[in-house]
Amino acid sequence: MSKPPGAPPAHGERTRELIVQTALRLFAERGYERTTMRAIADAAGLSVSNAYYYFRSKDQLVQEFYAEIQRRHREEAAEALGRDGFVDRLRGVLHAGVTVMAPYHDFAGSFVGVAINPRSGSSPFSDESTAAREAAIGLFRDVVEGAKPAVDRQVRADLPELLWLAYLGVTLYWVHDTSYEQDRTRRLIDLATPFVARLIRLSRLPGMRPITTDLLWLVRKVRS
Amino acid sequence: MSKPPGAPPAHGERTRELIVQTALRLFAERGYERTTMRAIADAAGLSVSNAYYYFRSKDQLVQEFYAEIQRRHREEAAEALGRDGFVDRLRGVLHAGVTVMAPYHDFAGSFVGVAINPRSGSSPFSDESTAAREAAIGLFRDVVEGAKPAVDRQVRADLPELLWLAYLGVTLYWVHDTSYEQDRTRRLIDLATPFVARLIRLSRLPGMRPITTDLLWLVRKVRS
DNA sequence: ACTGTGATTTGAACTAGTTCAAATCCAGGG
DNA sequence: CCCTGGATTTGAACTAGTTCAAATCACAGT
Repeated sequence: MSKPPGAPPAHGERTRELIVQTALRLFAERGYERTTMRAIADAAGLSVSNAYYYFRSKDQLVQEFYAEIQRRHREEAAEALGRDGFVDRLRGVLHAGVTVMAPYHDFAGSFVGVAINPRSGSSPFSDESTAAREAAIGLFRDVVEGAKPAVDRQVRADLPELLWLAYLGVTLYWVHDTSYEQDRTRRLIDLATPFVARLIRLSRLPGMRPITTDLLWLVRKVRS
Repeated sequence: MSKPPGAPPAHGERTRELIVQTALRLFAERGYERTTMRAIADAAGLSVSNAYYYFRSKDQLVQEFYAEIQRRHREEAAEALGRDGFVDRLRGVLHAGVTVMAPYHDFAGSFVGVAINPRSGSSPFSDESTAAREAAIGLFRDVVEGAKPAVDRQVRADLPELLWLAYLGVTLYWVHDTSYEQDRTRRLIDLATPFVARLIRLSRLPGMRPITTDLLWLVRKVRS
């Protein structure tokens, strides 16, 4: 799959990286649509068709973008994952996500439009992005597993994936959020996080058990 | 805004309608991407630039598509809205939506991709589609208002919008549903509908009141 | 140094959405 | 009938993503 770590990167590898970095910079500077493949190639100092030698399409550059964001998200979330309480951890991770995406807000809509398409390969549900998806869900697994006091065992297994789905929802909300510096999304996170925690706690109450069980059953049933 | 009803449609009006019908037919036949503006113009017997005289962009044809689907949805939902129970009404309306969208499933992803983009104007949240959105929410208002026994007053006001959001969620699920004839989406509807009803009923229990209130408060707060 | 081979690189061409300035059409007023 | 102004219609051109066949390069083996 990859070279022994520490080996100097092959020429092709460096060119590839150069293209990604150039693309990301231009995306942030002028947005997605207005960054043409020709502009990327020019800025990177090579020909358009050469860029296409490394990336099948412009969409695939978007996938690289996701991968990069993902890396930064984990980095930015590290601090929050050092805390104890479930709510603090979840809130921190969600805010970290919004923070790393912030520079791209103006045109993130184009990305989401690409990503939502089931055929696009950069869809978070597609086979191609299995790795990225696992990584993202892993982040929320960390949120759940590391919480003290521990999260109810009944929901622990399914919670990471549900939280990841919720995070996709937050992203969708964020994309449409036109408030100053996306403050509304920040507020949504602050308000919804303790609410989620409360629901989880509630699910333990005797009267709620059957409902929780049913919901989890529904989730599992519907997942495949 | 419009002519007196019954007046014979102007020439421009007929041309416009011809383009929409042709486009919809080709969309269903070959999908969105593979239906070129040139093909639409050819099939309708006019020049490409003439089509652009009536529609600012290909995206705008997608908006016409939504409007048409919306009309058919209401038509298809009529029967379900003749029933009494809330669950039956809601389930019927959701199934009706899936039914009218079915012929377009293979390439609906492209449409959703266009629609999810906040700038695109065909986003369900955009100003341009206020009318369509109101109509869609209206459908769910009918679901709620006409139910017997009546839905709890506490949630009645906000429920239509929430159900519409849930419907968008179902649509998203449907778009990604690769099961035969989208059976999984059908199942999701069948399973989730009574669950929603149960939650609403639960919200009346004394212990739940504060949570319900909080949730509705959150919804209102976050909406603007 | 020389050559064959696979990895890179490139210019030119193709496709499809979009724009534009120049016709063309058409109805109402003279 | 002719003229005029607005509504339609059009061919040609522009842009941007993508493809392709033909160089060019780099290096392993001779």
